Amino acid sequence: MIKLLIYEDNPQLREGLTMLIDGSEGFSVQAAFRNCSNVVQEVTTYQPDVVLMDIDMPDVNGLDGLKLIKATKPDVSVLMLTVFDDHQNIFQALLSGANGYILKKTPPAKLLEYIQEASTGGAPMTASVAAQVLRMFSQMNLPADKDYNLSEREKEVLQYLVKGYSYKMIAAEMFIAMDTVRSHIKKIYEKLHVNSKSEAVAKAFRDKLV
Amino acid sequence: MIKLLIYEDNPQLREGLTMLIDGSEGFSVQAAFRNCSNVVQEVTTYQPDVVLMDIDMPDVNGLDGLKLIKATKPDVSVLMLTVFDDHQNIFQALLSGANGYILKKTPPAKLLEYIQEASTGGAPMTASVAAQVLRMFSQMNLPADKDYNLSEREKEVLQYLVKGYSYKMIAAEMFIAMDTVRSHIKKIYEKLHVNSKSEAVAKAFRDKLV
DNA sequence: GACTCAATCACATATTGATGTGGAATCAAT
DNA sequence: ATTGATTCCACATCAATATGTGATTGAGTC
Repeated sequence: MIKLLIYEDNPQLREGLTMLIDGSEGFSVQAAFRNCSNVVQEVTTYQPDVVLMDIDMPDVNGLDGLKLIKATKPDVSVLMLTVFDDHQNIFQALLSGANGYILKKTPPAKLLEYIQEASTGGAPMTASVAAQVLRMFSQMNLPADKDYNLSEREKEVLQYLVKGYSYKMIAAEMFIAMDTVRSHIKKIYEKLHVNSKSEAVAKAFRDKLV
Repeated sequence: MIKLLIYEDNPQLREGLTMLIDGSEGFSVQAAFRNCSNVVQEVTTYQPDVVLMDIDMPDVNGLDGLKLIKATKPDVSVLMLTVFDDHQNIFQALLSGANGYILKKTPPAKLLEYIQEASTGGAPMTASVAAQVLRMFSQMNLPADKDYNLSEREKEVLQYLVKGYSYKMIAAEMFIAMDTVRSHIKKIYEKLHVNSKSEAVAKAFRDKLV
């Protein structure tokens, strides 16, 4: 038996969901609320397996509700259930640890299936949402994986530069003469095609050499 | 009619998939190959809607195949179909722009449904994979959103520092005296709690001030 | 009106960084 | 055995940066 809590401000939809889910074999809706004002207490009291969470609610919205739940009981599976499938909301929800993100237009049969999935550790997502998630991923800043053929020693020096060490300090750290540090740095500049410390540091970050 | 290409080195599975899919209403398997050696040419020739791509194949593996396809025809939907659901492979595949990631143990009916989804721009994922994707998301390094109360002018100066401009150049760019640049920079150092240009640049990157 | 603060400029000085030129030892590969 | 890359050190010079102290203006606040 999967125990659920529902958060949804629209009375019709709240009732509808409750009836649908509670009326189905293996599902039990413990309670349904119109906002997240007492979400922490409610989750603690009812110990649900899955929470259906609307995003757009008065007072405390669904994203905050999600964060509150995850902060207190991270094992509760939270399914975001909303009409919006825009980037911003999806991203926020997933960053806050949502276990799934499905749209309200999802047909009842699918919805029950999704809840089932969520309760067993899955991550149900409406297809359009999943597609957006993947797009975010591939647009994520990749390691870039440039190389520049820096020698080991040169990489070391670069690390110190990034840390803001002066030539003198680097020399001390590496047990070599300051002039040697200089020549390493000169070589680094050549290889990175830059001509100042700041540019080298910037490039190190951009190309994930650090 | 959804046109497919299949890449799978195991002969039994390759034949099985081909029979299953090609035998289903609305699906047409154009060809099936045992590796990705000629993937670019094949995709160009057959113009498939969806590609089923195994990961672990001899010579050119599925991840490379995926990259090759996405480099030449990014609109082709590529479904990774594999026995592995480990972090590394999933991550690599999604970064390379995979349109879905499903496990070989997926039942036939689901598989067809997934292909259908993929062809219409969806992103089908096995539940366990979706869960991992979400976990990666919530573990992603957030912008951190520190502020440091830099004034507008100070932010400008910092941008130039990151670009590797000298004080003189910044002064010229901003139509102010070099001494003014200096005092801005001094203020920036105070606010960022650093005491050199390199550290300021590094901090700017770390805290996504750039 | 007094006060704060960001932004502006000035002068002085010490430290650090960049550039140039040159040499030398080690080691792997040809 | 020579070449090439890497690592190392030295001396010299000029440019850039850091630090300190101090001052003016204008916008906004109390």
